[in-house]
Amino acid sequence: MASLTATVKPVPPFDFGLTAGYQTYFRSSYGSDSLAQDVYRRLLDVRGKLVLATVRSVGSVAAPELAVELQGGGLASQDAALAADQVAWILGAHQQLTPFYTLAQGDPVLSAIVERFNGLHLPHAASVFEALVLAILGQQLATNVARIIRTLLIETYGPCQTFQGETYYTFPRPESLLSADLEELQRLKLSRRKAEYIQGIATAALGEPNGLQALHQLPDAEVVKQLLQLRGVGPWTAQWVLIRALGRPDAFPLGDLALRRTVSHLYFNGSTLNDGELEQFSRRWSPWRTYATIYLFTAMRAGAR
DNA sequence: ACCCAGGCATTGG
DNA sequence: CCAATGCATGGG
Repeated sequence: MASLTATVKPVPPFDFGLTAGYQTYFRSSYGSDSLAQDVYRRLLDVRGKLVLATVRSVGSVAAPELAVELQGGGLASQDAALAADQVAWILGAHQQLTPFYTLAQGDPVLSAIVERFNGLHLPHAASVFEALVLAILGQQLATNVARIIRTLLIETYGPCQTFQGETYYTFPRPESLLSADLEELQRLKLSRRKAEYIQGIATAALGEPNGLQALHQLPDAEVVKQLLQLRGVGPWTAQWVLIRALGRPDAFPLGDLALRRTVSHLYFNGSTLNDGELEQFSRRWSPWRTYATIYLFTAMRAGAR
């Protein structure tokens, strides 16, 4: 089993524990991702080869540096380079937070939050397919219920490999989910409708020259227009894909119940806003509404209810 | 036994 | 064009 190392230098400020923790939902294991003893691990699917990435921080928030160990059968140096790029993408290492922090200075609520979570980058899904499936799976479900179903899906259909006695999974490939029976997916506690949606997404991922990854080339409005063609994808999911899969900085998931609650609580003393009012209010954070959303969610998860 | 939770599609007015 | 409803599960 070959093992290679690589270095990733994120754009400061970058808080490794906070960012990897966001990705694993501050749990030791979350589907294909794990974080324990300051070590983040993820099994990657690099052009069909399974590569385990083990990531440690060897720098600081102000001068960040990540040591990435890559293991896999028949691992060539170009595979390792691709894998390291995937790690950088997943951890949002290239994001420039400073302009957003500057904007946040003018917002008393947000300025306190960005100070508290200084260096939190927004993790990305490895693919548009993964982000879409996870978003649909989680629609309208409590996050802990969604986590159970997500884990079932990954451990049932995801490619896996064992390293040093530990088994790791990566996200299922579209082919695997497409060839599953609807009844089989329903046994994983998906509704029949969501099972159908997910197979539709898998079909889209396998189509075209580049499938859903082609969305990376399009502007936000065009991405949303195309995503809304897919059954199971509404405005909330489309915005979530802009955020989690495409790294667009100014998306805003209107209709998100938790977001509405958080904004109502933090800015309006609990009186609830409707979507129109929330959309209007969110303009104060443009062109960084994605980051505002993520930081507000993080504050909420940390207990700002 | 309810009701709700980080939505969406369908249906009926 | 807006309002109501079914869908899945698990926790309160």
